[in-house]
Amino acid sequence: MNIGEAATQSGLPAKTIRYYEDIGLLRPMRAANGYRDYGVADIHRLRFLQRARSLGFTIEECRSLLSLYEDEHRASADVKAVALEKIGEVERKIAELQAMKATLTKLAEDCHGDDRPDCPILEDLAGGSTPG
Amino acid sequence: MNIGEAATQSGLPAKTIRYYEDIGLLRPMRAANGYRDYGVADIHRLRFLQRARSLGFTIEECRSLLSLYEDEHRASADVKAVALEKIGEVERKIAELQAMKATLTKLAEDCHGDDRPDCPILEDLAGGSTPG
DNA sequence: CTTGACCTTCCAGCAAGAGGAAGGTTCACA
DNA sequence: TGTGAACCTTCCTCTTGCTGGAAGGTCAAG
Repeated sequence: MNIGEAATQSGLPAKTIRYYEDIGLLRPMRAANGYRDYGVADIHRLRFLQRARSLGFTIEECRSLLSLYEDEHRASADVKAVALEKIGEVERKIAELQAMKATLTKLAEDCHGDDRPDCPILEDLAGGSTPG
Repeated sequence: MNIGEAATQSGLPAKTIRYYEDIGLLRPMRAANGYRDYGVADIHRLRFLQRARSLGFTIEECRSLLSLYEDEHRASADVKAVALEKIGEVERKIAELQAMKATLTKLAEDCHGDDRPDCPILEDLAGGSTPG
């Protein structure tokens, strides 16, 4: 199967699929004309990558997950550890964004938002100094 | 004041300060020896940038905010609009991360996490196919 | 006079691709 | 048989927001 079809099947852009090959995440066959030729296993890999990336795993984490996936003797605990670590990261990011949101919301609430020039948002950003 | 002191005063690494100059966010004087020489206004700008970046504004947004900051005739409504737009973005990111977290949590809960090889996390990533 | 802490410029690289140029291949249709 | 569209190929640059390092200039202390 050509890369266009692989893209359709996996939900990844062809550009991304070539990139994944570039960085060694898969190694499809080549047809006689030089075109990449994807088999069912390749599509599995690509879908795996698509799903893992959409869940926030980095490329390197995907690489680890793929080798766990292919190791028939892995312990499920090893996979779970990766997932739990990622959950922790996601939680930290959420907390950070919520703090940002709270600050921005407070600033926006304090700003009258009309055509007058005085603005508490800018004043806060400037650290309390007067505008220049 | 030298860049090291400016870094201390602004809370930004010297590297970052040079980078901000590179992309035209400030233009400090130069001392006779060629060293950058920061004044009080430069420090204000740098603190403004530090604060705005920490609130999630992109560099380009910071550039806009700086020109609003320096325009004495700006309308506070213009600043508020930028803030509200950013709040929306932050909310969207939070929602996305929460969805990730929910999925990851469910997968981790389903995984017994012992030394057996069968793992619902990998099965989900693979899209329901059996491991290879 | 040397040592060490500064400072300078420039060059390379990170994630994770996106965009595009220049060219080869294949397939359908006239 | 030709031709045009729709594929495919490689290679190169760009993105965001810095960070690290190399090679070298400057300055203050001992």
